[in-house]
Amino acid sequence: MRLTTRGRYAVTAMLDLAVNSANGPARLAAISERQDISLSYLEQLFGQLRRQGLVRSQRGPGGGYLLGREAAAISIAEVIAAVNEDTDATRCGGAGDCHHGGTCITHHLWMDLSDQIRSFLGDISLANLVERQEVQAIARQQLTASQSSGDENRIVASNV
Amino acid sequence: MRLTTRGRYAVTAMLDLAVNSANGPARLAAISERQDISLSYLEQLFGQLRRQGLVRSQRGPGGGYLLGREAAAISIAEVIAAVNEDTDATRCGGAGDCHHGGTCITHHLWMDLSDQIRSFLGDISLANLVERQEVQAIARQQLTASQSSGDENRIVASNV
DNA sequence: TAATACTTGACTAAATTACTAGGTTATGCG
DNA sequence: CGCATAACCTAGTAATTTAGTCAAGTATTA
Repeated sequence: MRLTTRGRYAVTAMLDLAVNSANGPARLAAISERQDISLSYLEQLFGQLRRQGLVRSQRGPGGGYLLGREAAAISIAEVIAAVNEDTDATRCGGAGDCHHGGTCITHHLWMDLSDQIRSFLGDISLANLVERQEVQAIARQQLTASQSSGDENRIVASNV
Repeated sequence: MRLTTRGRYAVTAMLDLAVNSANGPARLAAISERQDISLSYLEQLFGQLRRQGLVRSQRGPGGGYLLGREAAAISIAEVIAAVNEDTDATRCGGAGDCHHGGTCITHHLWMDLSDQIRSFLGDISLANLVERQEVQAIARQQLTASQSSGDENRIVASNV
C-alpha cells in the first residue's frame, strides 16, 4: 500500500464522480475543471480505474464516466490500489529467502502492518466520504451564517 | 502522511533497534547487516530520526543508537513522519483558497482522511510490533517443528 | 593517541510523479 | 452523412523522490 498524491488525486476524482454522476455520466473535462486536475492526467488515472472495474465509461457526446459499482461498495483502498500499480516487490518476492538463509521476520511484519492499513482503508467507502462531505458542507454553511472569519475551523465527525 | 519503502526501512530499522538495544547501544553497521539495508542510507534515516528525538546516539567505541523513548511510547506514525519530511504542501497551503475562489471541500476531506490514517498508525507502537513479532516467531517455531514445507503460512493475530 | 563509530554533505542513478502533446476510436445529433 | 464530442491510447518530459555511494569530518573511549 503506497500512499501519495497520486492516490489522493484518484480518491478526489472518484469522490467528485460519486457526487456528480447522479443524473448521467460525468465528463473528465468537468472533473478536471472542478477539481483542478490536469485532464490528461485524469485520463491516465481513469484508464486504470476502468481496468479495475471501479468506473464505467460511456463514449461519444453526452458520454463520460459512471461509478462501476454503487458508492457504498467502492472502498478507498481499492481506488488507491488501482492507481498505484501495487508494486509490492519486497526484496524476497514472498519466498521468504530474503535474509541470510533465515526467513526475514521484518518482511512478514511489514506485510502485516500493510494489511492492517489496507483493511482500514478498505472499511471506508466512497459513500462514507460523500456522507461526511455533506455533513461538513452543512456545518460550514451554518458556520458562515453566524460569523465571517476566514479561519480553518475543523468541524469534522471524527469517526468514519 | 506518505507511505513508501522509505518508511518501511525506518520502521524495520527501529524495530531491529527496539529488539537489539536491550543491553547497550546497537551499531548501525549491525542493523545494516541484520536487515540488509545500506549503511549510508541508514545513516541518513537515523539522522532524521535523531533530530525528531526518536533515537539517541552514543558516540565512540561501544557506541551506537538507543531508542529515544521506551518502545511503547514510539508510534509507527512518528517513525514514518520523521523520515518522510512531511511534505503535506497541498495545493492551497491550508489557506483554503485553492479552488476558484471557494474553499476546496476535497482538500478538507483528504486532510481528514489523512488524519484518520495518522491516528491509526499513531495507535500502533514499536512495543506492539515487537510483541507481535515474538508471537509470530513462536508460532513459526511450532509450525516448523510439526512440518517442513517451505510454504508461506500466514499465522498472524489480526488485531494489533 | 589510535581506533571506533557517529556526523555531515555532496553527489548520483533509477524510479516515480505529474503533466503535455497528439493522435485514434466510438457515438449521438442535426 | 458528417461533424462535434467524448473517451481512449501512446510517447515523451521535467521535476521530484528514492535509494544509495563516496569522502571527508568529529566525538569518544580504551
